[in-house]
Amino acid sequence: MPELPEVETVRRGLAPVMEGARILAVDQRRPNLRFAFPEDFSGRLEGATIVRLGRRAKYLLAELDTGETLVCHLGMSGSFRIEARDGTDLPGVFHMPRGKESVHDHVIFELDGPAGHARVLYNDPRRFGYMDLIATDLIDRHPWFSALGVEPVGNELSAPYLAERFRNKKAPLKAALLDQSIIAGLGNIYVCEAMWRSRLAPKRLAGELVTKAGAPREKLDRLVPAIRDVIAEAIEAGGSSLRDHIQTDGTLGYFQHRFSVYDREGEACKRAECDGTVTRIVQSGRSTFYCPRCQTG
DNA sequence: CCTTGAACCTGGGCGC
DNA sequence: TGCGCCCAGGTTCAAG
Repeated sequence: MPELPEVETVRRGLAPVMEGARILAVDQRRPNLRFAFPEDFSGRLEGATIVRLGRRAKYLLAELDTGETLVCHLGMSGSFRIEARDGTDLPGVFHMPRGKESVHDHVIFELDGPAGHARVLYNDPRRFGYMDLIATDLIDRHPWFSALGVEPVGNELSAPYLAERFRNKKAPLKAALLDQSIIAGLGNIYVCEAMWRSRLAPKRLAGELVTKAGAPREKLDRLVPAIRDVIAEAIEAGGSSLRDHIQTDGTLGYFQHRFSVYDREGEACKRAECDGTVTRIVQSGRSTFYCPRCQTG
């Protein structure tokens, strides 16, 4: 499911009930998701207090007062929802119909926090998500994190940085932008959208956005703000809600209505002066949506 | 290095 | 109504 804006939306929704909350109980309903849960998963969580709920790339990080951090990745179909004491869902973060049990509720956290008693449920039909407990001071050296690139929103993402990373790179731009070790948190939707915004061709080789001397070309200067803006706007909109993740209360996740190319195969290009048609191709086994008429840079 | 294809899973949509 | 096929927001691994 989730690219950075969706994970950030989940973080913001969970933070009010999780930050400062004590974990009363953890119901781990199966031995594994994508990977096996760590040894004594519930035992290491129960009794701990969540100091802070953070995010790095597409990872959710619940820092505990035990020196460990609960690390969650939502894979393709993972979601969290919050149930209040009376069993009804709170508005905010959920994708399931209100109050409905699911065989895909794999982990349930019982919390006692500033907002009172609440249950936080992790649901993941495809089980591509995963969780682990990692010593907080070792996270940066953990294999999942040590190679991650820069966050797309912030000062670290700059044309000179991308020029350095793209220089002499033979991979298509699409593949380079999905590479988490260059920019961390972009996924298929926002890569397509950023390339459309900057009028860049998905098949263009990443190295072609850089001069022989290693300086950013004008194409790269266009790309950087396109990435930053699309991610910032998507976070502002509460991310995108697709397919089984359609919001039921309409308060979150409406960026899908602002897609310019993603999932719009055969429809008209939205650029004012352009009469092109959005086309779908497959690159590295994944759909790329773009307008061949105006994305020629 | 780079690319492709497959693997991990379940479910929705579509054509017949 | 059912079946088979294709597709899906991610990551990782093998093989060419």
